[in-house]
Amino acid sequence: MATDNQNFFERVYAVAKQIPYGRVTSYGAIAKYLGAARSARMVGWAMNASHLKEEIPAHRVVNRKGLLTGKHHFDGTNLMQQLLENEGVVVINNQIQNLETYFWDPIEELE
DNA sequence: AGAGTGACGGTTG
DNA sequence: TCAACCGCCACTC
Repeated sequence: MATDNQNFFERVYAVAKQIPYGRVTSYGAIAKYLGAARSARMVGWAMNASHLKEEIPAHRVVNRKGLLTGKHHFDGTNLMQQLLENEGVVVINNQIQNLETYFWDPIEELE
């Protein structure tokens, strides 16, 4: 194990932790920032393991359509939506409204 | 070794 | 935006 994949996990976590309050980003954006734009799935996969780390605001990470595809992985059924709404993000039917308004791109913000 | 799976994304129609 | 298809990479059986 101690391979690069572990490093990959840490990179994803590092970016996820930097997501500001009330902001959201997409798996592809993180993947691209990490230099693995073709592996957006790997970001989701890494996020799946992130549930072990409470410090990872995975609820702020959605797919490019702003759809809460990962809400199924949370404890409740609409926990993810509740968390986002709690941060001021309008979510209807598992979909973020005005996504571009809340969207946070690590490439532009961090770079 | 081969096949199936997945918190995705881009392209095409 | 939606539907369908493909590519991508790591994991599991």
